[in-house]
Amino acid sequence: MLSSLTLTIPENIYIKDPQSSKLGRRILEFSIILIDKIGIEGFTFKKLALEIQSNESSIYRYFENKHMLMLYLVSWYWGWLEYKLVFSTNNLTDKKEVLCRAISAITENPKKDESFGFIDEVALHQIIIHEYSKIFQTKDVDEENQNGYFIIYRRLIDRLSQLILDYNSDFKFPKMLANTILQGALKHNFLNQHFPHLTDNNQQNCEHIKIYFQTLTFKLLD
Amino acid sequence: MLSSLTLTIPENIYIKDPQSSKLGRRILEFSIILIDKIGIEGFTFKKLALEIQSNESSIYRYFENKHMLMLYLVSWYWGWLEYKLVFSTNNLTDKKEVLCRAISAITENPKKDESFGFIDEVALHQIIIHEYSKIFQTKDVDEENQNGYFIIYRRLIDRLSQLILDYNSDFKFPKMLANTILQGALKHNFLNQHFPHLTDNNQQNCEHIKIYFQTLTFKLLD
DNA sequence: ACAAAAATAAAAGTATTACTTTCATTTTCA
DNA sequence: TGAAAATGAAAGTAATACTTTTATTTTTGT
Repeated sequence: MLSSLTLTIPENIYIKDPQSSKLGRRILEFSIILIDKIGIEGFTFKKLALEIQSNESSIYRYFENKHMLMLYLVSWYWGWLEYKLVFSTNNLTDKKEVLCRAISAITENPKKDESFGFIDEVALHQIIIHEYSKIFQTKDVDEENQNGYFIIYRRLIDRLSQLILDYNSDFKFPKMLANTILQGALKHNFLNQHFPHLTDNNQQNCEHIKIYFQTLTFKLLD
Repeated sequence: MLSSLTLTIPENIYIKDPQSSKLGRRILEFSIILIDKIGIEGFTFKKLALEIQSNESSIYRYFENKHMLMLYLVSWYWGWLEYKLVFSTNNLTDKKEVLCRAISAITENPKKDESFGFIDEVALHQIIIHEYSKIFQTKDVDEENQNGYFIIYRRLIDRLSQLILDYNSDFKFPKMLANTILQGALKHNFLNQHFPHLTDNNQQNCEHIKIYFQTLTFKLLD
């Protein structure tokens, strides 16, 4: 992966661009580690400030509140998935292979060493698995959607559903299937970690999630 | 529906059984209406007390906190779905029809008039659509799972995955498919309400969700 | 019908959270 | 080097999520 690449996040999500300063990057880097450790409920800007030897009020100069910080991290994650999807299907012509690899890119878990700058993707992936629903399941969804906070997710759905249509243009539910794969992969990771008896997994890894969604997709489309 | 039926909720979820007293039933009835109106984040026992002309401290004698109340409501919802599922497939012999109707029971939205006692199922369904993830996506999942708080959901998954296996005993992912249907139906309802451009729906109702999951299931299993 | 027990209500108190404000200090960079 | 911008320290505020105490009402057994 190209470590000099930067993902662009909608401007109105932050007050000051955290990728533009050292403190900002420390906020991103350590908020991921801290939220992964103690969960979004227990996480406060005060604790984060302590962790990075900075100050509560300084963090508030980057993000309005922890919800906006989470929105930033979630957008970053979707942007990163989009990048992985595009990168892994680039230059391929066979439509089945493209779709198959796209599903792999989405459902495979990040590895420790494929780090993208100062972001710990493994920890971020864990955060998304555990917290992503809370981000849009609020009373303010509609307003936040109007503000364009979820635009990267939308782009990802559009892209994946287009690959689905490229493969089978008669299929009636391309966007629903795209959502099923993207959100389902996260959900099944969660089940795998906390409710193993609610899954059909008998190995340690999450290979079965990839297989499941590939099987489902091609059974549906073929 | 039999209006004298009562759903049994695990005892350790509540301090005092809310179905056992008038105040308790008012707590359930109006918490559903209030949470639906203002969302779980804005909901407090103080506001609920005001609504039902009772007192904050009295509500705390029924539930330890609002999280436990939500756990109660979610359990009630899963229990109710289980009841609908069993009721709608009772006495049928054809396995395809059983599975098909089971999916209908799960993915069809409740109607105003099929009220079960003092519970407003339409409002409860809305709450579940908007809040159900928050209930188990916490740092305490594992502990709460140990306490048996999610037992009704487990029973529902077991039941649905058994119907899937009854129809096709070779299928390798019955539990994952059961989860996909149950949680996916809720998720797609949410998308339909707040992100219509992320769905493939061109009508007002949610028929397409049922059709989608039935198509998906039988394409996978046939 | 009545006393004891249980349930409920009212009010006040506490610790924490999620910020905001003000002002001082440090860093940046033109 | 000096002005502007960024950061830090500390104190303040309103709301939340409870807990506690005490008073009042309701229920229940006899």
